[in-house]
Amino acid sequence: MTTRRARLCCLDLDTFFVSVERLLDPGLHGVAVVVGGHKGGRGVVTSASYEARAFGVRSGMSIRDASALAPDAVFLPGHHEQYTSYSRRAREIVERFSPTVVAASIDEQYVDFHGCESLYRKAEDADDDATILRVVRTMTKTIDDELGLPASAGIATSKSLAKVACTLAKPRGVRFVRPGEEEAFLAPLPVRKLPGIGPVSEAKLARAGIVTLADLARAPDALLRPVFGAYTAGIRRDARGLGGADLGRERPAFREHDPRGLSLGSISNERTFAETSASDTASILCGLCERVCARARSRGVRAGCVTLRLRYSDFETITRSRSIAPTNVDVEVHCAVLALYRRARTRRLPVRLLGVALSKLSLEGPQLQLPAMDGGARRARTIDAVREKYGYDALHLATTTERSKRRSAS
DNA sequence: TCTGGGGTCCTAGGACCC
DNA sequence: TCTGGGGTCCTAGGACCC
Repeated sequence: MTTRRARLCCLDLDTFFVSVERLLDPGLHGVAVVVGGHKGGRGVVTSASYEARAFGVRSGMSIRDASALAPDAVFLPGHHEQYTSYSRRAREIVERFSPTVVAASIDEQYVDFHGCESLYRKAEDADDDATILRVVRTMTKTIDDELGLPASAGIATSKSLAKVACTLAKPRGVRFVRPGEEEAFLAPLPVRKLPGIGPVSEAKLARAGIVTLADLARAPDALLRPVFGAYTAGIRRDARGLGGADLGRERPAFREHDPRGLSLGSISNERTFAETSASDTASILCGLCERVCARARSRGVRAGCVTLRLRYSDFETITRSRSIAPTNVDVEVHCAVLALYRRARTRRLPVRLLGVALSKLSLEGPQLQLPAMDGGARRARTIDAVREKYGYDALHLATTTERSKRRSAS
């Protein structure tokens, strides 16, 4: 039997968006910063500095609530291109320390150090665990020194546990959970700390008297099955710190292509509106179709299924989807979306959100020469070429531009 | 916690085929 | 014509994550 070693590392950039904003504007250091929108405006908090958290601001909270809690905070809509760029640079640093890195999101990565001990061993290290701990500390310090981004890390025997350890290590901390100490480490924590348990499961568990991870680890299967379904066994393993040591797979958005032949994921775009003017829905849908199709073409995939998402002002949310002949051509997707919209829009209530998603993605295969394409595909490629040169908004389908004209006229 | 936007994965019912 | 069961795909909804 092989002994479990704590060699999986979860690395998370602390208050990532806020940290990047502080690099762009050093005057933001030491003050309460909230990223997600203008003060008092719509939207939700995507990142809050510790100074803002002191007032009770949390990510996911509406900007309006955050404005009430921390009226003197600096509110910023954010610079997403910058976040992407810094995320990539952080990853490049992590890859210097281990070849096995999986990005879980823009600010979170998992690193496998199995087999790296001899590479980094130093005489001063008490044992291999000490070696790995030292290397991870060096790694987070390098990210801070070179990019100016604070980071935290958790090191453990499983992915799930490394994640929990990382959360507890924040900010600017590194937490190492030794093999054998997993269950004791997790036992007193509230169930909500475990990845995969959200507010709904937390409430259901509480009703069954399950509050801590120790409770969860002991709970009979019959109690957990209705809450977690197929996840039951995995959740219980994770609650005892005995989860798997595999890193999971890279999110499709962070993958160049799909070497393992697994699902290519999905591509979606949605918009929530302040005021809902029904006359605009056609052009909004058109714009959404254009966007997802442009992304599909740039990723070299076609969609075999299109989904429309519609949310009424009372928050009732409806999805309608349809399988289609694989395509990434705007007009074909738009046509399917309009049919779905007619099916979905049964109530008179104002609409607050519209979304379009592409799924059942497949690789395009060898690129067709322009003359061999049909009209729609040819037009789409030409539009891509113009946008490549002059920017995304250089060209839109007629329905989309009419709306922006009307808006700028009013 | 009156709630954005990008995703992943699971469930469950019905259609359809053999 | 009726019956049953299994497999698979499609569709809609929902929980969760960052």
